[in-house]
Amino acid sequence: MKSSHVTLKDIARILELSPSTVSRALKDHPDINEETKKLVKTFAEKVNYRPNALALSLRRQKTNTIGLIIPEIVHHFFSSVISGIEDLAYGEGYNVMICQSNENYQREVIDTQALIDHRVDGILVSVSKTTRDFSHLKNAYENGIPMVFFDRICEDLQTDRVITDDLKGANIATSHLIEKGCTKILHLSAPQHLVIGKQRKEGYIQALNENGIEVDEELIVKCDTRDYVFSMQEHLLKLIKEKHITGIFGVNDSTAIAVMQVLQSAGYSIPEDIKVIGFGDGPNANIAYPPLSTVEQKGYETGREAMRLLLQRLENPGIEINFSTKVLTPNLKQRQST
Amino acid sequence: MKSSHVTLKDIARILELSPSTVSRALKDHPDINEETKKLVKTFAEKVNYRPNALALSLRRQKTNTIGLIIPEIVHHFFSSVISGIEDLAYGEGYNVMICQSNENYQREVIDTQALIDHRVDGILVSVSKTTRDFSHLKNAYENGIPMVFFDRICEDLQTDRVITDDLKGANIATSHLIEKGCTKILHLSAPQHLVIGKQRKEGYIQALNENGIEVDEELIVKCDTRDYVFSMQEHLLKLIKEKHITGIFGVNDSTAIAVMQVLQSAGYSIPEDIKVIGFGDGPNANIAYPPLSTVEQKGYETGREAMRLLLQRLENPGIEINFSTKVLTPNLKQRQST
DNA sequence: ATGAAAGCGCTAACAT
DNA sequence: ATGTTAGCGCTTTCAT
Repeated sequence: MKSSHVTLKDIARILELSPSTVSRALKDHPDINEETKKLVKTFAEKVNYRPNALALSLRRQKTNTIGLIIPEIVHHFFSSVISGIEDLAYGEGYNVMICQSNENYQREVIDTQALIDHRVDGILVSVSKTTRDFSHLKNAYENGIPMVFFDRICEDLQTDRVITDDLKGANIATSHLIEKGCTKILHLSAPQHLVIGKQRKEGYIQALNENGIEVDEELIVKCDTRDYVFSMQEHLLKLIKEKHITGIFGVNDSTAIAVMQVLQSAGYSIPEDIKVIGFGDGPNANIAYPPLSTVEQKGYETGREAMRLLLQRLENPGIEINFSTKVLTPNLKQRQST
Repeated sequence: MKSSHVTLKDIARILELSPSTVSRALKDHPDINEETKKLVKTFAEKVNYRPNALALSLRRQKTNTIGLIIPEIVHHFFSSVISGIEDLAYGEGYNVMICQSNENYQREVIDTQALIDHRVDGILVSVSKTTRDFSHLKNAYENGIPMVFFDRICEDLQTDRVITDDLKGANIATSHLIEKGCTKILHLSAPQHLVIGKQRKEGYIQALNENGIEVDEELIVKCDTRDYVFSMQEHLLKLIKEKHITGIFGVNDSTAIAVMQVLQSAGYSIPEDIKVIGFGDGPNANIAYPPLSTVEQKGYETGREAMRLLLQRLENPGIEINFSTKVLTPNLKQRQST
């Protein structure tokens, strides 16, 4: 291991110049002689000189790195978000430091700290499901680090935000079931301390109200993962039978797909006996049998938009810009499950 | 924006001590007076002091960051790898800088450079499909940066490696089809410049040979993505019909699932008419209809093992350890598609 | 046109 | 037990 990184000083010594001259030559400073520039540049190229990003960041007090805190990379929505962020970030010369909270509050706190320690220029964050105390983020925020929340936002903090219009999306999904003739509709919901959980439930309720269908609280069941569905399948099947359910709105695709599988193994046909719709439109929706109707949540756009809002702050330091909330409206993707 | 990071110097000035005393007090240096230690620690706590990771790295000539170059985060296998890496890395005090090459050679080159610029302590890499020239990696390697290749390795470079026994896995998958009575077996294969493409094809051929089935080169079709399957479905269906295919081994799950869908819409029943098996065992395998038989590729273990090998080098700098190749053998996961 | 020196935040060898 | 100094790699002000 001959860990040999060439430094400015090395070049200066060999070329018998001062570090400052080398530095200036490399960045085409007008004061420097053309000959010298050529000499330095050629040599730097030859020895494969690369400035030390750490030293640069320390000096400039700017890392050109932005931090990203994301619940789970495995979810298609979130990995699309990452792509949206990266595509924009790289173009503008920023690196992205990705931290996966794994839906774990403790980890999120550590991640936030790590990002601060590395002096990232800004933070993009979607909070974990288990986070109820936001002081770690509030802390970073009050420390002056520009932040943009996306998807799972923190309502207490006045920041830029990018969200999906979950209420509208849920309304679209539920209304679609109603149009297809369903009146007894089950909603598999996410925890109510999450904005998305609350909003999607509200959208469901709103659609029922708009169509003169009475809301039955028993038809709103907290169940938001594939595993969760299987672990409570007895209860669900019982409920579906007793309440004569004909439509199900799952708070996300994997929950909807899991419930289809539970229904099928209990002998129900989809969409004939029961219609099912999800939320998100990940790749699974197409693969499911039957292909799942759902509303499309725009991951890539979410990431891009969040990065755009952050860049706007970073490129205009000191200038006060009003915080904005970008709302992305999901579209209905009808397939064969409804 | 009151970007106020408290520094050691700030603390020293306020407490009327020297920076070195503060530094030592904070890390419980034996020379420092208990009183002073308490004073410093209490104050540091109060003002929420956090050492600047950049300065530390620059000073120590060690970033405690490892770089990861990965083709596509959206793939379940790769995101599992990330989890395996992170779980181990965090425990040992390392951060992971994730770069997504998007299967793009140019991007991979840039990513490698960015990691070098940031002076990562080591690099974990799985090369992109489009990479045929490895000089960017060779370069980093010769610069003395410890590297571990996983899954998609570079055969030219003598390094630690973690690979799936693709040959054995493919043999297991193909043999399983043969056991189930298939003799005319189609293989949807990956590009042959990729080790995994070559190995999985070899395993397929090996299984045929072992069972006295003649290899027909026309039954090996380059087709390794979902989109690819749909774009060439005419050709595939024609081939399947003409050659009386009864079994298909897809080089990965999504290809296998896509071909099942193509077959079904052409009127075939699975597994009655044609049996299909994949490779990888991502979450889609369970969701597919019928649930896909496949061989299980161990993403989490791959990541963990790669990180373990890297840590071994990092923790023993200067000590020469023979390079090792860790081979993970996939297991058959039989479901309803065979 | 080039160099010397200071400093970004931190640590450690060397005083005292 | 504490302080002084130098230096990690770089830039930039201020000489010359």
